[in-house]
Amino acid sequence: MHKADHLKSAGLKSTLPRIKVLSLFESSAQRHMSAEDIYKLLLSTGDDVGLATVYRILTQFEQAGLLVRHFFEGGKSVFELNQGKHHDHIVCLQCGHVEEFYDAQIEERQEKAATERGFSIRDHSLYIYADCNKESCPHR
Amino acid sequence: MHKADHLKSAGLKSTLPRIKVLSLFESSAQRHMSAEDIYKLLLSTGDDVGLATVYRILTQFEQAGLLVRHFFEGGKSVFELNQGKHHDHIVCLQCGHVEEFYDAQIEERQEKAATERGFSIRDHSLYIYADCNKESCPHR
DNA sequence: AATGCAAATGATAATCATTCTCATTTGCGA
DNA sequence: TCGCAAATGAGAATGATTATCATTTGCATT
Repeated sequence: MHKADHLKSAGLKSTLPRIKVLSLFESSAQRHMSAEDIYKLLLSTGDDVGLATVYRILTQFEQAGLLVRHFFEGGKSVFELNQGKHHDHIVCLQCGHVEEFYDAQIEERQEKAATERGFSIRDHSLYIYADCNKESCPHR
Repeated sequence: MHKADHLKSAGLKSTLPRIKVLSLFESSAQRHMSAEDIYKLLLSTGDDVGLATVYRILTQFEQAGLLVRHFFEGGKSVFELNQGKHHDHIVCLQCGHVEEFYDAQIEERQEKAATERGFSIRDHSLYIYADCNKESCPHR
């Protein structure tokens, strides 16, 4: 029962819906999923969890540090497993494919930009929107 | 009537609501405004414009290149006059104060990150969320 | 300046994502 | 096994934005 322990160590009671959502993130092909995505995936496997519960769980997981929330263009929140290391994202505008990257120099310059202006950085988000140019990309 | 010409050269018919919205952006103290902000500002000066019309105009202005749209955290769109030169933003999480900055090195590294992965950049957005630490900041 | 009509507007309904409410169920310690 | 606080589910409510459609307006043409 490592899943239950995983939740408990995050300060969350081990309930069926929470285990299902966590399992989904650990097993799903797509790392980045919205509440709607998760809701529908669970429905499709018969593991019904109410939509409101999905939203609640995602927020709790985010606060517990298990998930990271992203605001991609389009206005909906997207989540991914928190694997500890911060990274930014390149999103394909054609097929939605997401790739992650990390650039120490960019991080550094951001810190500089903020402190130069007297700000204390709390968080930051960098999204590159592009065309992935892959053959697998349905558009083009 | 330079305002009317400004609109016409952008391919937009010169109407009263559009002129009011454009004027507001050119004269307002805050560069970054949401649809709601604009709607209320216009109401307060007696220049009534329907909320739906404000939304329509903002989208049109964005498409015409007169305005730039931003998706700050919180889910609502914020617009600013397009002054030609790209820049990124630091947003104060406490008071909402926004400052702009531009870092050539960051831009460069982004381009690199994308091309290295075979992507063609179309657009990108970088937001730094921070505490502004100013005395004028109501929170703290 | 008066006319005509496509484009624009305004009021309101509709939609989308998300949160809230509250009655019912469940995890888990005593 | 019991009891109860915490969690869940269904659906209502909210906030931002878009769609609908009848009315008004900009503007090119008489």
